[in-house]
Amino acid sequence: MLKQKITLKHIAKELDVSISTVSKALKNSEEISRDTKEKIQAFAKLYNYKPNNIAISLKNKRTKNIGVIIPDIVHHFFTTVIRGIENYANAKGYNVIVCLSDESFDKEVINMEMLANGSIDGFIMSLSAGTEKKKDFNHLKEVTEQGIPMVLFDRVTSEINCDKVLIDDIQGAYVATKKLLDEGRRKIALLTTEDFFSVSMNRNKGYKKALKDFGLEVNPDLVLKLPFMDIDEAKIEDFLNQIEPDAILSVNEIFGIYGMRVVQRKGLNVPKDISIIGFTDGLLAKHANPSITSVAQHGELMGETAAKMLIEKVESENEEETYRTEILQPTLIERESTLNQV
Amino acid sequence: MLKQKITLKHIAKELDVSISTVSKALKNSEEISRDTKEKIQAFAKLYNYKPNNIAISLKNKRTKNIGVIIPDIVHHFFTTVIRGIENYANAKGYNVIVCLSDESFDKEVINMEMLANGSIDGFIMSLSAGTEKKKDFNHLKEVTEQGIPMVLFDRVTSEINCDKVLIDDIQGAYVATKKLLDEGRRKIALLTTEDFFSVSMNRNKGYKKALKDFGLEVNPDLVLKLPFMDIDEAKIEDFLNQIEPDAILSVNEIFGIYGMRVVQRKGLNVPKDISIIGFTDGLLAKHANPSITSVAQHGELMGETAAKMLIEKVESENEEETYRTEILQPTLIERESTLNQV
DNA sequence: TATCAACACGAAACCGTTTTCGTCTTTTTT
DNA sequence: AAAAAAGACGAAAACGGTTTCGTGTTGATA
Repeated sequence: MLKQKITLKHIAKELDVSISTVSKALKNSEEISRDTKEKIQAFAKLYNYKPNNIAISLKNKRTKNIGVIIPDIVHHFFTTVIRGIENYANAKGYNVIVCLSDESFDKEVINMEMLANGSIDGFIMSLSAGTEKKKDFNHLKEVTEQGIPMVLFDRVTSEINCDKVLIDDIQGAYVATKKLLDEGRRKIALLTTEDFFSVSMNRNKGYKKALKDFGLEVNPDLVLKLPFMDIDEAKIEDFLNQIEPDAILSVNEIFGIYGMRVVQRKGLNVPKDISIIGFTDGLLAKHANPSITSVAQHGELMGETAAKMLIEKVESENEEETYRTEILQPTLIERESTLNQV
Repeated sequence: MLKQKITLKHIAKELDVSISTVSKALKNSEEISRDTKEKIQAFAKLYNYKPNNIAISLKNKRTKNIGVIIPDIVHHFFTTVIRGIENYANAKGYNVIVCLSDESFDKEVINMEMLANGSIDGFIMSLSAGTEKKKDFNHLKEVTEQGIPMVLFDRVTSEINCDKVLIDDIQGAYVATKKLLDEGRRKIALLTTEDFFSVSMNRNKGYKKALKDFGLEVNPDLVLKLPFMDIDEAKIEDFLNQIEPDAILSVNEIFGIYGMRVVQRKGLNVPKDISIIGFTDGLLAKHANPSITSVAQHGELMGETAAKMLIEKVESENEEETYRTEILQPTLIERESTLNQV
């Protein structure tokens, strides 16, 4: 019933020529005569011959696959990055193998090992929370030492020498905070995560810098650090009830949504009584009511950039070890949760 | 600088034995003596030997990769399905290669061809809008005829004989509509997509069936068909202004969000004045204000089921062509956008 | 001591390509 | 007409493993 996949060997036997001749004929080699080429090509087309990718990979030591390891896929930002990677990679003839670390160090290691044994030509990845917490980067080190190209994005580490692409988180938080200050807000709450996330740390920095530049003291009471999973809405509520801020800056999308819910329940009007800005310009921010002003991280561009950097490395002949760090500029998308500038 | 990947050949040469001996020793074969095995295993561990996946794939004609082709990744439902697939597949030692068709027939074909030449052991896919519109399934037919296992999920077609997993969309819409009727709603607007989507058609059926079972006439004026991309909010607004429904059923998440926005802007209270139920229990519905009652499609379970069915086929010896269609039951998640049942 | 297992290992085929290097015709050159 | 040069093709190695089937050495058996 099933049409067996046809190989060079089959064609060779059927047409009574050698395998080498078939291979060359299909590549239109000058070595083979017109007649023979036409005969072979016609036969191949008829039987829908397609070379076996695995065999080619083995021969060329090139798989045309790129491995992507991300902490989570149910997260709009990562999802847009993947789309960017796919866009660029597919256009260049590469497949994308996606692995989820699920924020776990162990899964990240396992996934890397699965892929590092020939399955892929290079890695694009963002560190799991577990890895950032543990600060153990040996699996990355091993891979890069084997000469497998790697691009780190968003959640990166300075411990590893490789290409990186990230957004200017300090600047993003700075601009957002400044926007709130310019509106006249003075009591700006910061909803952030625990310290080990490189991105959160930078966003905290930007927040503080803006306050200082504005001549304001940084009040640690205005900062709430939340675990990134299993958000405790009551905790947010207590916090906001206690400090009664006139603005909220959130280092991600979801904390901002929760914050808005809490203050709306209290009867406050957003943005009249309180302004809200979140990081990550995702669907939640866009479709919330009121829609939330956000710092866009340009995930798709990030993905494309990462893929471009990786494929350049993969396809470059020279082994020179020079690594670039591309820093993307964030954009503040103004929506309904902040006061309109005039 | 870079540690070259070590192969059986290297070990063999270094330890002055044959490649076969090394291979057997590393598989703990009884053929090889204790001493030799220990020596070889120690050496392999020391130099961190890992077999090359590509070579093994070529030999075994098994890649341990499964190909997933979906229309869009920036879509919570597909994202949860991928997570489910990853979960199951990874546990079974499989990698997941994700390709995006971007709702385009051509891209779907290209992606399938890229993967069908040895890169994967089987496909899991959901049809692109382009394919459903064009009703051309030859690329699927070719692949299945080659004996490559395939599982279709959510957006399926009866034209192809293969395993399928979908949710009972008729039932989902039926239950949702019934819930609205039970609340006392009688003028239920349906926000749906153009007809060629198999899922939308079934949801429309469920909606109509519930109305009929309740003794109500189906009023075509209450149904708005929207293109699935580039949503025109003004169109929704006109529609809702004209018919002034007391409930809205949306075949997806986003139309529901838009609908709620429109009626809220009109000053209506959800759910006091109007109830809203949407399909696809995603983040938007969950975090909207009020949160939206939704028909959950259990994407993660769907992904796991699909992966399980596929891997069973891939690993089964017998070539019997029997195909199953697994139908998952949807669940109505009651939230704030509908009236509480007592 | 001749015979025969058991033991421990190696040679070689194979998976499906690509590619280098012959080799045998046929044609061109002198 | 002999030598050189194309022309057209095949053999074989290589990629990195697995596996079947020898084969040479031991020790036990008769």
